[in-house]
Amino acid sequence: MTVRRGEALPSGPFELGHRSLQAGLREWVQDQTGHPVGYLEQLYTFADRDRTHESARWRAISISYLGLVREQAAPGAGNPGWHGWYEYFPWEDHRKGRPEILSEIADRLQRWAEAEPSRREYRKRRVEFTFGLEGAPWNEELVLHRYELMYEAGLVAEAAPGSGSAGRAMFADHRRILATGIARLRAKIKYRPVVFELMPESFTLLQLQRTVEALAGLTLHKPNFRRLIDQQELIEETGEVTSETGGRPAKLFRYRHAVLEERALSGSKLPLSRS
Amino acid sequence: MTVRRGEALPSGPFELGHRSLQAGLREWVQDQTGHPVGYLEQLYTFADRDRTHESARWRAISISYLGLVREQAAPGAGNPGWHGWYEYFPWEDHRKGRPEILSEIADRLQRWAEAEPSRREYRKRRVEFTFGLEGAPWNEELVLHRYELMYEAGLVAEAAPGSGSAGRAMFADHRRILATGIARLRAKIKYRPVVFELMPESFTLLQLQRTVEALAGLTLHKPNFRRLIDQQELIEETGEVTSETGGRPAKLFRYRHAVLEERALSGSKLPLSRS
DNA sequence: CTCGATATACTCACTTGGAGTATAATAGGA
DNA sequence: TCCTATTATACTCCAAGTGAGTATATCGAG
Repeated sequence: MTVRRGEALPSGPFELGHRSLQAGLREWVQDQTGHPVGYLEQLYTFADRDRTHESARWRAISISYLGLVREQAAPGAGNPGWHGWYEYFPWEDHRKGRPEILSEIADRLQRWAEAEPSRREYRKRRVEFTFGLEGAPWNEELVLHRYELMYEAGLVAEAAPGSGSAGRAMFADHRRILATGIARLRAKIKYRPVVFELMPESFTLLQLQRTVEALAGLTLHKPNFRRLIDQQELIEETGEVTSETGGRPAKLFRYRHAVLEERALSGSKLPLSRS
Repeated sequence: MTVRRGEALPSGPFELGHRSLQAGLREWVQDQTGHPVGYLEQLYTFADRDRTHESARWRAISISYLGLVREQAAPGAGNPGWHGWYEYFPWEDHRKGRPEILSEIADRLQRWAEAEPSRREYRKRRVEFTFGLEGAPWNEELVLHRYELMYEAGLVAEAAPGSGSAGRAMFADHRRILATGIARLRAKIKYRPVVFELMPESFTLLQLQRTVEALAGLTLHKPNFRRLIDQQELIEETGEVTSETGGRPAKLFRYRHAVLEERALSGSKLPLSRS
């Protein structure tokens, strides 16, 4: 959920009137986007000089949060609007196989690695590991590592305006914050039932799977996904079915609001499929 | 590593002269404890009104970090000294079985749960889950949850001065920050090779195991621990042995500074032993 | 030389997780 | 009416991972 036509994330100053950081944040997001925020989790606090204004008189400290809401129309004040995050990170979407843009990125990164003789080997291995090249597996959690590496190599507009850049840029370091959020969320869905913060009241198993796939940027193995889900006993049938999905009607499920949200998805990983 | 005779964590204000949050922190810790800090990781940013000064004129924002160093004598300015963290959290050390103090804590928590009729069931389940009662397994990562629950129930001196309290208290909310750090570290050792930040140049496998056990507050299964370690290929033999351990001399190992620190301990959990 | 203590190596059974296949129920078109 | 495409649901298989136990090796002390 963005403001300024997709150029920035909702944000605002922390003021004395705010009861807490979270409370202040909720107010700002509500004002700017018209959305009440449900799930909220602190991400990271930035205060690097080079990432903010160059003034020597004051210093911005940015405290970033990850929030989850259900999609809905949003008549807020700041020109809010929904944007899929792969618009900003097209190389992160592997649901339809390896995206083509990755080849170009890999080429440019490898040229960048070759460019400095002294750190060549280190850079090359870092590129290969981070982007899953040369037989290394693609690790969907390294979103921030990949962005930072591309920033270093001057492949994103925030670092090198004008140069042929990958993905849509954002205001200031908002894209970096977004990368942090995606990375955190991709890691978290593996051991905490946060997906349900994004789901409507009732849903089919495939809808749930498609949501997880959208987050992870990967396709999952259907039978194993189902096995995993009902092992956890986190959802229950509503008793109703829907035929809106085409084909055989699907059972509808709802989230069993677990007594303890802290309850972990005991050591479960995602059931990936390599195909 | 504490200052003020074990009553506080090293801390200091962030100033305009500091290049970054991390750089400022390093300076402060070095000054107060005489220690250079190696590994550093941001923990959490607090700005709750009730946890800081009650003034309406200004507001403290505390940005906490987790740092790891190797033990050594420390002639710093702030009366620095080493303290085992189980001095502050005696209920967290399960290396010699369930600590006795847990029975008392459990009793008092259960009385607290019973005290409020409307939320009784919820509180009881929360206590059982968080402290591993009534057949629920002990989850060593819930350090912060346990501390917060005890805070709520008035079992720690920070919340209720004078009342029979468990563990040694600290200045302001420093014990809460420490709990956050322990929780983070206990979670992290399972998928990142951070233990080696605490180890000397060369060490035996049992020394490594004892270190992990001290962090996790649990005993590990020796053969499985060794199997896990050499699967990861993170360490290599130095070629030397030591007989300082008593019994058969043990081989010495060193950490193979992996080309990429980001390299995960691919999905490894700790080899726990239930005995 | 025996015993206690520590170090190291191997085996076994059970669970988990990736992958594939089979069957059921609907809509739409030949 | 029947066939087919499409989606939903259920079951099996196998290899790798993991908890647990046992056996052997090498030192010091008495």
